[in-house]
Amino acid sequence: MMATAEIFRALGDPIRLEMVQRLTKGGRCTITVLSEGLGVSRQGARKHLQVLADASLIALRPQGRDVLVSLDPEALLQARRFIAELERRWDARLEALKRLVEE
Amino acid sequence: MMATAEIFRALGDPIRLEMVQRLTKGGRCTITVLSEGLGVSRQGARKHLQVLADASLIALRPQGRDVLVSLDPEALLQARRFIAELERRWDARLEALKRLVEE
DNA sequence: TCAAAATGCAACTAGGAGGTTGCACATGAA
DNA sequence: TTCATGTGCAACCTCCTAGTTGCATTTTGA
Repeated sequence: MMATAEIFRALGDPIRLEMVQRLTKGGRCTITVLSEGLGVSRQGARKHLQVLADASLIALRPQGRDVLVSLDPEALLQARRFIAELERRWDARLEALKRLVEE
Repeated sequence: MMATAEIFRALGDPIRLEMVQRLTKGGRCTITVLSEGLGVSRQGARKHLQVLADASLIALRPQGRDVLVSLDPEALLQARRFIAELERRWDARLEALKRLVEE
């Protein structure tokens, strides 16, 4: 799948969105901590984390008994840029239409 | 589902992403035109359009025999703002960490 | 008027997503 | 050592998604 679509897809779930939000607030933490209070089992949460990792939104780094989860802001940046580019093209189109009408 | 997650989810598919891109380039057009060259049937494409419409990314406006598809940039704006806010919080966290180290 | 075009609706299918549970395994702490 | 903790792996289930096809309906244009 197109990399950008995969990023959006990964963000397109309330649980995963919550996980990303927690990471922007609290920085890195373990899988277990990040999985608490989401309404799903640890294994369920783990699958969501894998989706985020596959989309490069997070990094999973084993450290001893734990696995540290950390945000990778690069994917967020890519998503934001993509949307900004869409908006830019849309605005340009509207401008062109406006000029056409005024002539 | 959280509205923002629904927007991301709608964008999280290569076909739907392509549709949105076409709309930012070409402005409004009919369902049939927008469904061409995507590798799926018209009905398949129609379902994708419904997903985009449910997320308020596009508007479907019947006009005579046709249905005009038009982009709703408000949902794009919402998505972009959401990501920007995540980035802002992430940066703030890094800054706080940095200050902590320097003290 | 009549045919073609654009669309809607419904039924059906295959596959993947999201969820669970159970168990094994490595690691850290008492 | 011993036991609790944090993870991983695998099997399984259910439901939604993405896709199809067939047919009916409305509108346009010749």
